[in-house]
Amino acid sequence: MKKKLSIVDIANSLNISKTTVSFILNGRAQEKRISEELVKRVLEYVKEVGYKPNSLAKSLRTGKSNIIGLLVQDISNPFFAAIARQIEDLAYKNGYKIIYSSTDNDTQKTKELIAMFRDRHVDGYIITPPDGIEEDINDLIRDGFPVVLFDRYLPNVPTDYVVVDNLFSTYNATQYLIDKGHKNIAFITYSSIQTQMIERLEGYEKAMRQSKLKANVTEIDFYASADSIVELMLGFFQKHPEVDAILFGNNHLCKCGLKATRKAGKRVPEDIALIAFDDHELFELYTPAVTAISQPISEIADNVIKLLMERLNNSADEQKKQHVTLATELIVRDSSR
Amino acid sequence: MKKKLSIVDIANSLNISKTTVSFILNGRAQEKRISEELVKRVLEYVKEVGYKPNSLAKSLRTGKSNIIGLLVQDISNPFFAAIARQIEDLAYKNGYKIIYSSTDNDTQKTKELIAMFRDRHVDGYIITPPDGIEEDINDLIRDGFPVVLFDRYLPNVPTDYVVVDNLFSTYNATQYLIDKGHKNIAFITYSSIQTQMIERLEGYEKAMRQSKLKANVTEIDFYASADSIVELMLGFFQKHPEVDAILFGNNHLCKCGLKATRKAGKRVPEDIALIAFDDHELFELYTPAVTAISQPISEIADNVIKLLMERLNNSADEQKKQHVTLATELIVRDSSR
DNA sequence: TTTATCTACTAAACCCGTTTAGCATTGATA
DNA sequence: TATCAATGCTAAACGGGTTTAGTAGATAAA
Repeated sequence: MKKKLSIVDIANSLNISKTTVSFILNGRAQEKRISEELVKRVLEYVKEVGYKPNSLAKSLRTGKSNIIGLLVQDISNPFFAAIARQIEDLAYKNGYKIIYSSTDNDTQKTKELIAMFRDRHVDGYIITPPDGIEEDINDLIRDGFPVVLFDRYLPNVPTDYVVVDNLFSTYNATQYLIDKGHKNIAFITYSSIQTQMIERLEGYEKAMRQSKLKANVTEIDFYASADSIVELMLGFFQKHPEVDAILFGNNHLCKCGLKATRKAGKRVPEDIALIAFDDHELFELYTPAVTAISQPISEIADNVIKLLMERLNNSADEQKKQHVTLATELIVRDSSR
Repeated sequence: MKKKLSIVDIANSLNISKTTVSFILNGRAQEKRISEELVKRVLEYVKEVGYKPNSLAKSLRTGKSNIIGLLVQDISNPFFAAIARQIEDLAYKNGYKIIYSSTDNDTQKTKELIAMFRDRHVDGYIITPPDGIEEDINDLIRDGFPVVLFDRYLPNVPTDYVVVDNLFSTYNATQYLIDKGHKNIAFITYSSIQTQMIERLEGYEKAMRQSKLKANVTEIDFYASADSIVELMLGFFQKHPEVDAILFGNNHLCKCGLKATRKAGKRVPEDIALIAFDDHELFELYTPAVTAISQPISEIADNVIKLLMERLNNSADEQKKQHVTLATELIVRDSSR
């Protein structure tokens, strides 16, 4: 292994001080009145020998790592994978690398991950926060780290976030089902105090209330296995034969719902109409194709990075936090016609 | 922001030298004959004030970053997302963090990413290598970095890798179709010189040859869009009405194949049987459910991490590279009955 | 002629750990 | 009583950059 060159090697080879080399490489030559001739000589030599500054040493001194910590709920969920993918691309374009991890919605794990990220001196944080993490995130903010939340937010945490209009999305989807003549519309969701889930519930309830229909809400434990969710839904069908449409709180629940309707021998949409929150490749290909509330993945990623970059460049007002709410799209397919 | 404590602060508070603190915190107290009483005092104080060593400074001095660079083809592909997820978990359990990125099978991008990882001083690399990256990876190996490849390998690169038995997998799947009485079995794959794709082709050809059946192979450009692949397949159906079964080279091609059969009005499996390489949630839920060659995701991740950890701990024979080949499972579903 | 200012650089401190080399002190051995 | 080893700890160097404070020499202003 050929030994890596250091800035001292460069300085010695050119018989100048390493300070000068550092200034030149950091574009501070003019400011520091280094002659153009020397600047040229140094840059040429550096290029010739392929010298690259040690980024650890740089980080140690400057306190900046050019790394962004990304905490998503679950990288193997296609929705989060797609967003992570976009965020990654955009971050690289802005000269930042990503360290990522999945929280599993596990508060303790998330606490440890945040501690690990701090330890690694990441410059900024992008997080889909689980419950109970308010304090840790407030600590980050208090200590001056840029934090952008997405998918959901924390009411008591003053920071930037990017979410979608969950309330209107489910309101609109429910209203669509009502307009189609459905009367017994159920909402199956996770039992969760996270903002996005609460708003989805509220949107559904609002539409039902406005049409004087009786709401029918089932809340499922977040940590329930897919199999047990299917069982639960089969029981639901038995108990509620009158239900003629279901709105699901997220894509995973809808997937379980598809298995359950199939097992129960229910015809979709003749016996029961279905709508999912979050679109998914599966929903497009499934027979019948499943109507879904589609979130604008690219826009979410764009806005997350934009907000974070503004903070990192200090171009955003320190006090004023930005809250971006994006629209979703109801993609109507066969499961609700 | 409360100032972060440094090792000097700890040493001063306890009126001892920072060397002693360092030895104690790194578990070298016995070796360095630090008295048990002092060890206890230091550990208690450190815990009390919550001191955490600056990992950058540590990395700078020791040359170890405790970061693993993970390069997958595409993190938004469920197969890679699932493996990345497992690798991440296992890496954390071993005290390592992951920096990841998607290569898009793009050689230039991958070169840049490897350079970036080197710059970040990652301790080891896990890579699904694209074509043309042999030299860069050989450089890594020459310079002493542990590198583990997976999903495919590079014949001219002497390093550890974890793959599945691609040849047997497609041989077996093809044989299964032959046993079912199919005579005109097509193989639709990507045009690729990557080992996994070549072996999948060979397995198919071997089975066809053994049964004296005529092979029918279509190679599709890797960068073709989903829509154009569907178009291409529709053309294929027109040109080859005799084909009564298709084996797909990967999950994405099969997804396109499902769209195409549907558009062409072909009944599955009556008109045409289908088998995918890589299982996928969709294949289980699709009507009819799709037969798939399932890769052992957990085992792949386990083995990748195991090999890498052996290298990182120097417990592996420097010269002898390990090649792990895992079995797949043919999950028979309705699409091929 | 003296003082001030500018130009073109540089020495040394600093970031925060780890590691090397070594120094008192005590007890044991010759 | 001199020599040696073990004990318990530490000063200083090091890793590789950035930043602060400053210097020597040339020119301009008073």
